[in-house]
Amino acid sequence: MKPNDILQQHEVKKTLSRIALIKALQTSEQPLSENEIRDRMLDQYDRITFYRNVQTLSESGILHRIVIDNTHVKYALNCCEKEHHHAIDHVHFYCKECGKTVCLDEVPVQQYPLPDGFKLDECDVVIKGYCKDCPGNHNA
Amino acid sequence: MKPNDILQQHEVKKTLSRIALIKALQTSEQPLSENEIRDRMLDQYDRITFYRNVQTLSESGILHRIVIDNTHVKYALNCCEKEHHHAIDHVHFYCKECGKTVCLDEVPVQQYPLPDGFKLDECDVVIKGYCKDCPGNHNA
DNA sequence: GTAATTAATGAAACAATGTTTCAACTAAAG
DNA sequence: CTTTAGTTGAAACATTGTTTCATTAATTAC
Repeated sequence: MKPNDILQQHEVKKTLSRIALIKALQTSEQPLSENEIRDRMLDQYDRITFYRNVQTLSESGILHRIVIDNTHVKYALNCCEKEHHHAIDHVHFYCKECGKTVCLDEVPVQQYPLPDGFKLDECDVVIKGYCKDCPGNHNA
Repeated sequence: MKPNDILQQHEVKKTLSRIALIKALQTSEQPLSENEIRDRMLDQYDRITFYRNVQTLSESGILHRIVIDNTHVKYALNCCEKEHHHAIDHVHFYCKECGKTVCLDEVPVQQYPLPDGFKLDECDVVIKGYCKDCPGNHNA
């Protein structure tokens, strides 16, 4: 799907930086870090605009943030019209060696029981380990 | 259990700042943020030492870090001799209104299936919502 | 297509969280 | 009580993210 159409469909302004951001994410199968996005946006990249667009576009359901831990955050387009504003709907895998992050779309999140009176809003599941290409796989 | 004994049992040096850190965490039923710990440590608190002790004491299995998101991190003593170096073994609940964090020790974490060749190391589950004391509970 | 309106941009400055280096110090062991 | 090895705290830095404000670009009306 073209960046232009995505933006129009979600009723946010079509600006050059947003189109460049979406294009950058479309060049990858996997979620990308800010640095990886910056490298793909070249001179279209501005840090402040990036953060603002991440906020706007995630609120409108175009992309979502994946918090691996307090120092690693990834960004990914919402696949296939599923409008997950946060990373509610699927499990994420993070390779501790190469940093590759995978959305495990097909894996449903368990319904965890909460104490009485508590209300669920979202549930983030991050699995950390080693992907099949990484040697860390053989060490432990 | 006394801070001194905890440190001895895990074979790390008994220093004033470590004892103060453990004492601070023992004053609370729930995991605490750095600021909450600082307030409890008073003049025994030093930022750099704090971060170093968090690292040392979590490696030795005395406490663990709970990453709520990229801007909210909590710290908690490992309860009952369970030596979870990371927050592997239990689910955490975070109240989006008051920030209260609860370790749901009794809740087992589902074994999520991974793609072929991928290896699990840890699985972090953070449930966000509203605790029973918070009005956000009634808004949504 | 042009003017008016509204929202987005980018610069500067800031805030929070965490790390590194290095000299001074303290805990544990002999 | 002395030695040794690990710990501390100061200074400086790195990363991620936010706020304000003037400028600029995108949409709407004409």
